[in-house]
Amino acid sequence: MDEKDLLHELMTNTDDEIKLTPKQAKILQAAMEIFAEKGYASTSTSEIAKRAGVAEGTIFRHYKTKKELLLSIVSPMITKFAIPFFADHFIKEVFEKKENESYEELLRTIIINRFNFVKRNQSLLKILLQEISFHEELQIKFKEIFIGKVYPRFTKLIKQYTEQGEISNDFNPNTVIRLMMTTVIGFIITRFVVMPNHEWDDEYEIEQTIRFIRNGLQ
Amino acid sequence: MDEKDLLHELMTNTDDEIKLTPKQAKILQAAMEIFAEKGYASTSTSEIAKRAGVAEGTIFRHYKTKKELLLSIVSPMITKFAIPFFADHFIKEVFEKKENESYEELLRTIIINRFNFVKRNQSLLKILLQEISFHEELQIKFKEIFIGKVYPRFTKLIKQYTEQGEISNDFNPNTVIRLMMTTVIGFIITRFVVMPNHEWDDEYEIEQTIRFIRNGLQ
Amino acid sequence: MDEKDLLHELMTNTDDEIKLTPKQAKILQAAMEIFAEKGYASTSTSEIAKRAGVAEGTIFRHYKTKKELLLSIVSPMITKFAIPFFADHFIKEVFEKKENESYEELLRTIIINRFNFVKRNQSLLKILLQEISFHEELQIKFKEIFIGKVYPRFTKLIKQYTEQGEISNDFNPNTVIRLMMTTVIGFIITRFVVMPNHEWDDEYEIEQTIRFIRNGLQ
Amino acid sequence: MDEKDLLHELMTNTDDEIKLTPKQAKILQAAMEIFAEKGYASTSTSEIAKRAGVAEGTIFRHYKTKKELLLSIVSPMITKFAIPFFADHFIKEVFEKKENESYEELLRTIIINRFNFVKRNQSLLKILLQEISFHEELQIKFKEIFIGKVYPRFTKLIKQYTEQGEISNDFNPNTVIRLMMTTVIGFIITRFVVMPNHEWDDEYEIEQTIRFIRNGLQ
DNA sequence: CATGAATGAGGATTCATTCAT
DNA sequence: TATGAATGAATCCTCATTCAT
Repeated sequence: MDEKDLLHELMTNTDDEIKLTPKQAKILQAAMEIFAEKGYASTSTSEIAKRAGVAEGTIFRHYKTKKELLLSIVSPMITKFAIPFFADHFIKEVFEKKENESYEELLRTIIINRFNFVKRNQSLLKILLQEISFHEELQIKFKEIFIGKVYPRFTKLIKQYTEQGEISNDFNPNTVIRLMMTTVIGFIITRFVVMPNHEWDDEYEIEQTIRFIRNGLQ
Repeated sequence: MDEKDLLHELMTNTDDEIKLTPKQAKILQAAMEIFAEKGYASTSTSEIAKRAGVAEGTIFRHYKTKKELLLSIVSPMITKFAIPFFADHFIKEVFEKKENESYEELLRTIIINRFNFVKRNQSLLKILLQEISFHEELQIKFKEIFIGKVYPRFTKLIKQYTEQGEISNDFNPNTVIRLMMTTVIGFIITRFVVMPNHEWDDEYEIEQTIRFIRNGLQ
Repeated sequence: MDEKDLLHELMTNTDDEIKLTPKQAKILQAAMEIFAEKGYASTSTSEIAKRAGVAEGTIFRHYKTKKELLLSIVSPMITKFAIPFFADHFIKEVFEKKENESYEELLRTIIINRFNFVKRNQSLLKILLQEISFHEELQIKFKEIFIGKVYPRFTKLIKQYTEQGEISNDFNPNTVIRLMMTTVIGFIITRFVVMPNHEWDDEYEIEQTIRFIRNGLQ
Repeated sequence: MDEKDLLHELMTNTDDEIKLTPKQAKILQAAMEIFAEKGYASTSTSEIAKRAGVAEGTIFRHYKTKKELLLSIVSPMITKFAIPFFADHFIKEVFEKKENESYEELLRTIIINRFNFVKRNQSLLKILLQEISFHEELQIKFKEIFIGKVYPRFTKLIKQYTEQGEISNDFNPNTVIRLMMTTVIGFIITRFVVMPNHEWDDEYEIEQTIRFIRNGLQ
């Protein structure tokens, strides 16, 4: 699972969804690259067409507007990023190994899993971060996913681990979620967006991050 | 110190620096608001002029280009945000109370101080976060300040506290800095950018954040 | 040859070169007219678009900048005006009749030929004269053609006629060229630019001009 | 007479005309320079003000419009250039030496005199040539001077020399005037506008030009 | 008399989108 | 289906001119 980047995935999903045509794929790929480089508003459809090797009109045959093109790139990213946190079949897949895993092990699995996901989709993360402030549709989708699905599941988990004494009950569960998520997401953003060219010892940083969270919440 | 927002500060500096004219102030204020709302690239100079109540030409009399307007808004933000971390006279002002302060107390002072700074300059932070990816000038300034000034000072402090045993020496100092900063900045961004309308118990969150960092680094 | 004006020529070249589209032709025609009337700098692209009956954007689809539009109008004029003076196949065409023509006859052929050329391209000449001072590209092209191609050929001819005794060898060849050219070009400019509305007896003026040069150089 | 350039002359005329203030002189000087370099339409009043070292408003205190500034620079040029050809007291001054001068000597005096005039006022000539097509006021003034004053005088002179046999009466007097003027003016323009940087042997060229005209008209 | 900030109309150019082929 | 020429509104910016100081 998850060995392909999102775009590649979109192209080859054959379950019963519609495959992307090769031209569509090229358009999405080109748009993604340029959006990440210069931002949505500063990217012209003509530039996308040129990089994709299609006529400008072709873009609008597949996507009614430039904005629809953006959304069809970024929307799936929101879902896919959050899926392991709420979709049962994914959760099982991710966490299949042990039943009563320690929460440190859970944390490790999550971090490594999402780390690799972002590694494969760095451009998408950049675009998501940059554009979410300006497009209500993205904000709505984000809230739907996070508040509606991820958050309740997390709350349950946190409470469970608090009861088991692995997390200090001095902390409000919401605060725990906040601290965990900013630490994990902050790490990933630092690693892939802020300083992608720094020489990172990924394994080391991941382990220290886990330790920091584990100790921090005690 | 720091009771005014950056804009107000720029306008009233009277030491012997140049004050902003009222029109200039209105332009900056308007630009800041709209940039924060819709992003730099999606903001038109005519809209800025309208909101500022000046003619469009007036903007270009004060700022040669739209980009210069952006930079004159965002550049000071970078410096001002970082100043307490490197300018001696600020450091003394901020940390004057005790000589051999515990690092928890230091952390508290820093967080509260920067928390209040951002509280007064939320729009500027939004703009900075959104635009820094797209404007090399901002990246350069950022590196200059953070790598050149803040980072060395932090490294020294971290090493000192590590020697004193307050921070575990299992951690690489760079990793310590990373974990501290993402936690603090992550908190501030969550508080003011991601969920500004959530009902926050600021004092509580600050204390828990401090505790999280203190424990996390042990 | 040369019965069409330059614009018409550009439009109908079918050898295997690219034809101008009708819209492009209309744009060129309109631009040429207005540039000649009011000068390049005082002509707005919106006015050109209006006269050409196209949208303003259409101009920029065909010519990246206003200046490129100017150059694509004026540049060919430089070459075409000078071509009979250096391109062998033109020279033959122009001077085919007699082998050892007297230089008076040569002069007559040249004057009549260029006279008719300018008659068909009066606007272009006006634009060329007005704009060449301000656009380096035109000056470079001009030097390339005149110094590189026309001048050497002329020098050879002059020397030849001087040896044959038809031109006094009291004159420096450069001075001969200068006197001939200012007289011919001066006539053409007076005829078509300075006083185009005067009632001219063209044949008479041409003959007198030839006589003036012939006698003048003896 | 005529040792100063036009501008200097305008500044110091004290007969009973109004002197230019120093600021006015600086404005005229600056305007003249930049108009010659880049053309009237491409010159901004702010640039003139900067080069003149005055405020932009000051220009408009002295010249109601930018165009008035142009005219006050170029208009006198037309008159001054033509004056020796029609103003009695100048004619006497110029031609004082001999009563029944040969027309070759007359030609020499005129050419040298106007040559030196233009030498001192090259920028003005450039501006005049470039702008006369676009400003009716200049054309009117030109016609007034040339058709009204210079032309009749010239006609008389030509007729006189034709009667004396110095000019062949095969030539129509108008044609004679045309040939003489294009040769003289063509020389001056070539010398000062087309190839000002060429190494000229002025005396030689003047003598050859005179010879060319004298022989040409026989 | 001189200044220069302010104006707003107008300029060249870009761009998302449409539509005939 | 794919194209790309055409569009015209919108953009950033310039500039001659005005006017309060």
